[in-house]
Amino acid sequence: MNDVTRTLGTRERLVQTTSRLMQRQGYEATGIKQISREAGVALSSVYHFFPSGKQELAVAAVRHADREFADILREALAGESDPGAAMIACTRLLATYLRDSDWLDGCPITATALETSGRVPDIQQAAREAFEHWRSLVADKLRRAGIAEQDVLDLARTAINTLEGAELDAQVSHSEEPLQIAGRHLARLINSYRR
Amino acid sequence: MNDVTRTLGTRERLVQTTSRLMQRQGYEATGIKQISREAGVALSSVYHFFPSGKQELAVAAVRHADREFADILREALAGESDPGAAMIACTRLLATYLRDSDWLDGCPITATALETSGRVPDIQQAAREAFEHWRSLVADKLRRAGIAEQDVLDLARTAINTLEGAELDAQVSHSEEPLQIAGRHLARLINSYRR
DNA sequence: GTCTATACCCCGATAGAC
DNA sequence: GTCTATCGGGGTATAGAC
Repeated sequence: MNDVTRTLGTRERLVQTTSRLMQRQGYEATGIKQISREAGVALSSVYHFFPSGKQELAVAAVRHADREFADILREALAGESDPGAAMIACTRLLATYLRDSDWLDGCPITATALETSGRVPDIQQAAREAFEHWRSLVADKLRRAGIAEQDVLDLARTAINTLEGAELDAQVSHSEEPLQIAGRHLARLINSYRR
Repeated sequence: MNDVTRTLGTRERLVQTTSRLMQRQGYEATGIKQISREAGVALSSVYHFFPSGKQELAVAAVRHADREFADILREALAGESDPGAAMIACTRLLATYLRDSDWLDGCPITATALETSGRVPDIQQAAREAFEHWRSLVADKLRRAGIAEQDVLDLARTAINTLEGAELDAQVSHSEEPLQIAGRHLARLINSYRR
């Protein structure tokens, strides 16, 4: 039990706990019993709120992580007017989360998405929607900064993907450097498209 | 049983089968029994060759994937003299593997590395070494193409990381487009560093 | 909605004959 | 080195009282 245990409703606690555990361990290694224990919820209650079990709970957790990271990303992007500087701000934020969690808290959905690839369509769909959502936030930022419309979607896609790859590298390397480098390179790439 | 079953020694068959299964399912979802069955090897033989069990086998599988992908990468890079064109050749190759496997065969070690993050140091170490190895191949290519030494290592790092992120996106999206876009952007970024 | 108890299955790992 | 058999535990999921 932690502070989350007391302030939220049972369903919310389950989703949030599942999201955090799957971020760190992935889908298969995260058990329903572990979730119910850490959320301070009876096992039977899990099946009360999510009758079809683990997959349904995982989908809710991925959607939760989608919204949560979107909020973080939106705020980081809004803090800088220049879009290149905004990407660097994003890498700083990701690096901080990683370091402060002893290199455990990377992208909240990547492990789950990869493990269930081709096997659990509902989870795949939720992951697809999350990436699409995050891309759209970067695209908005680029558009408002005056990047030509024909470049916006492609740049946003590479920006999110480079963040994903650099975050994975940082997590495995226990180093903020891959993210710092990615920030500089993304800023340079975006600047090369400015008119 | 498949063709791999007959042409290789028992140990090699185990490692190769494990590598393929963990590429698609990750570490936790891949069971020792499944491995021994698909490799056509008795369960007890797994423990004969890998006395300390699943973790030891997984480390060997990650090292195998390291060497295997390094061979592929080296060949793709050697096929083009221009380093930007070489990166585009890499994205084409990754896209082909993904499409031809129904979007199942992405990076052979990412899922395993993420799932065991902070929990299985031996696997983490093997994954770290693999990424480092792949980066060094790209760095060689950039160096030979005359990129300034102070830019080589950083560019190689972002190149591998962007490939990783774009491959993840392609796998989740069931589309070659993220990789095509990444190839174009990486070529542009590298060209901006040419002297 | 939450409690306790449990069915049923598959996991990693091992034993001992051959 | 490979065979069959099995152990102990934990997995998901369910039943039925309250």
